[in-house]
Amino acid sequence: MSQSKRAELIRKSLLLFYRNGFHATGMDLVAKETGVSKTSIYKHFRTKEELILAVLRLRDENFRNWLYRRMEELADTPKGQLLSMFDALEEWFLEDNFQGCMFIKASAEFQDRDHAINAQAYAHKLLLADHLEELVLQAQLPDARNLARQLLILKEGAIVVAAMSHTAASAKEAKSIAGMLLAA
Amino acid sequence: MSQSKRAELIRKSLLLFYRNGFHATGMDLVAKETGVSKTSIYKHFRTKEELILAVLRLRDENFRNWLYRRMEELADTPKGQLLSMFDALEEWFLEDNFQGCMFIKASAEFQDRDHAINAQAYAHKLLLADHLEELVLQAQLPDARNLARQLLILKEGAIVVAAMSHTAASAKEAKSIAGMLLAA
DNA sequence: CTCTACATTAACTGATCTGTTAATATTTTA
DNA sequence: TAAAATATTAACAGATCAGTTAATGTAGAG
Repeated sequence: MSQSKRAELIRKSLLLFYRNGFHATGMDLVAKETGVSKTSIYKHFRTKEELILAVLRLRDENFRNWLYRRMEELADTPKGQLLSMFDALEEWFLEDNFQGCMFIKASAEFQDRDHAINAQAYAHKLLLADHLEELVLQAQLPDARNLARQLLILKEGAIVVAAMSHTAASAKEAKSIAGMLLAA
Repeated sequence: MSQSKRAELIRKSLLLFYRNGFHATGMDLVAKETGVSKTSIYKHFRTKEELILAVLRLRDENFRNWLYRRMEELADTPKGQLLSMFDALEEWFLEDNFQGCMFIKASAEFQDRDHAINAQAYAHKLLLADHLEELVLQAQLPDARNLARQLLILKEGAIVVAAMSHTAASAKEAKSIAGMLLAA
């Protein structure tokens, strides 16, 4: 399988898992929708779990790249970028195919903390927290670690509420809290 | 089936779904673990979905009752009760069997907004938001609706971070934000 | 005690699950 | 062009999925 076909398989699998859930999406459907035969899929991924892990790796890369870039585009100071994270989130919430955070959902479906999928989902959140902490440090705000964690709580809360309410209002509501936090 | 056996069935099913997830928990396992034959289960619940809905009704009742009572026990002013919600959450996070919010997980596994399970999960969050708004009003704080939604965002964010990180720290982190919100 | 109503067991649908096997293309390389 | 490596199809495991059927057991009421 060529590199590009493999990438396409992962990309299309991502959409299926994101839309339908992990357990609810069978490998027969993956084969049918990606156009790659099940035999070929299992030649490159030993198990469904390995395919899911590859999907999560792609999602992690895509999402963080997009978010970090968007934050930089929307503001040019570290503090401004932290605030504009919520503007970027709002754009995401307003997308037609917004279905919540794939990592929260992966963690919800694979709850065993020893499970590779659970661990990888959490790793994504740790990378986000690290990035936020770095920006907080650049903004020369006190208590960087704690502040970064608080911003992460706001982000996750806004995502969950947006996904469950099918509205984007939580982005602005979280942003105004973040404004208070960063002003202090 | 007696009323008590039916309640026991729902109670035990709740634990199974909470621990293993909805799709990942088969009805054969439910029958085995509850000690109620599959035939009997299907005499009282036409589908697995109806059983899940009954489980979510129980969870909604149990969880909100517990949370509201605990908030009242921990503080005697409306503002104090809003703050102590996060102390109650911390107690929950520290329980051995804490596995995140069942409604967030139900919403994640049944994403279709027209699905009864998704609607019921969201209804739980609306009831919580209403209760928070009422307390905010009693505390005579301005912008009650908006403030209640912000507190809900903090609550959901704290739960997600606690579940994914397997720690309870997010409770205090969220509480300190809530303290700022309510002081303003 | 007998009839009735309900509960239970266990086997059984037919579909779907993850993953495999064997034979048949198709492509890549020499 | 010939040989080697890879991809495909399609059928097949064996398990499990939600849900049903039919026969058996067991209770309470008359």
